Amino acid sequence: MLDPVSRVRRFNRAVTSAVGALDTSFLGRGRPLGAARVLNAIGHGRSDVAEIRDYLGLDSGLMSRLLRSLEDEGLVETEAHQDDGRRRVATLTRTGRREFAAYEALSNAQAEGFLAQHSQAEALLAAMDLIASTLTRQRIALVEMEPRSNEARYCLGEYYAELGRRFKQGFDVSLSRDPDAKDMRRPRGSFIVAMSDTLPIGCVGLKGTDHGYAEIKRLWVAPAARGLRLGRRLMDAAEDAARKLGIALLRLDTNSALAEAGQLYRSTGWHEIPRFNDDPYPDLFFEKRL
Amino acid sequence: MLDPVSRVRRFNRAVTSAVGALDTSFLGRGRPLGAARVLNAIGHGRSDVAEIRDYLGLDSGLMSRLLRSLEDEGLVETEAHQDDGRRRVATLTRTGRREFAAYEALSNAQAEGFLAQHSQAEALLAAMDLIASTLTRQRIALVEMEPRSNEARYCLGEYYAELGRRFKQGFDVSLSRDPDAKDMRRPRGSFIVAMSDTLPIGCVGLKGTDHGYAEIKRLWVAPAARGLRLGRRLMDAAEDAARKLGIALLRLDTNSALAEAGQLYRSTGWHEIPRFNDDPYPDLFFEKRL
DNA sequence: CACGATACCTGACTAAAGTCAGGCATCATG
DNA sequence: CATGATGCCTGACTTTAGTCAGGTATCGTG
Repeated sequence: MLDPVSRVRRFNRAVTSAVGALDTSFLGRGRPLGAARVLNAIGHGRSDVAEIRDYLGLDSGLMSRLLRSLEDEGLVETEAHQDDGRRRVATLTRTGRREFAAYEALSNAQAEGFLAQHSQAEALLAAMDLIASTLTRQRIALVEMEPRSNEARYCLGEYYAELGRRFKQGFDVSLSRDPDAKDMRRPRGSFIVAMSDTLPIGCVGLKGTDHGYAEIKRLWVAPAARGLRLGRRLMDAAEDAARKLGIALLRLDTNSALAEAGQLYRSTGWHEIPRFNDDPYPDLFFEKRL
Repeated sequence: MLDPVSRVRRFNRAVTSAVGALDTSFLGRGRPLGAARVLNAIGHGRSDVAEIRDYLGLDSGLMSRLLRSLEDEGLVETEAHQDDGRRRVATLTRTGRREFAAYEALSNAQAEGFLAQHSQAEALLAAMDLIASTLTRQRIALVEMEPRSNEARYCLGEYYAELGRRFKQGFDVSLSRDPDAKDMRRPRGSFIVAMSDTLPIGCVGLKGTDHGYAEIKRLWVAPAARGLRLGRRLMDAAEDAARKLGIALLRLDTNSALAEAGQLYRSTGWHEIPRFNDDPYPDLFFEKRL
């Protein structure tokens, strides 16, 4: 009764029998599912028709008809794309925005209702994050981002908080060598964020220096995304970025308290070198030639 | 981007867009979803036509047609109910059982594949258990069971294992006063298991004594079911059982390391009393008059 | 500016799911 | 044993989703 497979299948049963209950917000407003999905996709900022079609996995003919029906309802308007007259762009009308808001309210109410069932909401949320990340694993996108963007700053904040928890002496950014944003921006470096849907779940920085090498900084993977080998993917992406920038030598520093990171480095071609900076936190130093 | 509601909604999106992927076993054998669901319901032991209809939420006309199509395929046979000629009972033919086994194999393979995606399967499973329990919360059944049943023994095993982890000195059943099974069986006592679907997720024992009171023993809630206020439900059920057996006074012993249990007792009408036994593990003793 | 590629649209079709009214045995009850 | 209720079945219908083969306007390229 308790082998892993039957546990997974129990979860599947629970979820499939509850998908209705999980998110019936697409129903309940007298509109077929397909049309509701398109309306909500537009409401969430997807305007390009091809993009919506792709996101929802719809046939081009079907997509066309769904758009027409939303237009007939007066919820959506389409116009030609600015740069390319073949492409079409859909936007919500005023009525459409109202209708979208109604869907959002329904969906939020439902989510709150679900959370209220449980007295330890944080544990429930963590479990949901973990499963969502696993399910959408194929769709985790590594995106180069401005190091001062909201997403990047969120990741860094979580990263610092985690160091604070894991280092015996805590962690104070101001004591560490906080990399300058411009060193993690082209052409000197790069900053890459792993996005699952709209949620940042990991990051890595490539920091240019003037000493003939670049440094890997701020490698972080959200707790809910651990086990998906995302750290490795982020490192690969950082190395790719370095190659593209013509960087031949990489260095990084880390702390032996972060065991899984050290293990990752060792297993991917990095080798330990002597200390190469005076940052107080790291006690392990690595190098890799590309 | 990180408020609880949007995390729940992210989970919903991930799950709904993956339900297909979660369990496509219903597809892939060249049979429409409806027919496959009926076949699998019968395979899982639901034979009464009305029961299947109810379980799957089908219209009686549609159900009839689906059954006919399965009969035409030679997978299912129906006959009149023994006691009521109006009702019909469906059973799988030999071919039907083979086909059902194929669906089961697909479903198992898919579950295994999903687990393989993740390098920390245990964390993933724990998260799935937690969510499945929350989703099926309304359907958690408290069932009086034989204390030597598989379900009861599984719960007790988990309970002892948890005590071993939480007591500094560990836990050895043989040193504790292990209640005799016959004391937790009518008419002297009771043993109640909380079942979610087919999974035991909690238990409590009511142990009769010859000293004018009964004891509450072995209150346990699976980690995946914590936060659902199941401990309270189990205690209520145990007290109900005691009342029905004419027991007017309850006692229990516990350990201060189990803080949440102590809190539960204090908040539900129990009050602390002096030690009433010489068991080495407990250090807190409670009594409640019914 | 010819030409193939691209983005979207339309018409014609199918499959699946579901609804509804009515019909026929069978059952429980007075 | 007449009568209404129950359980299932059948026929006729609708809605939704989806497929596929063209068709038209626009784009990028030589």
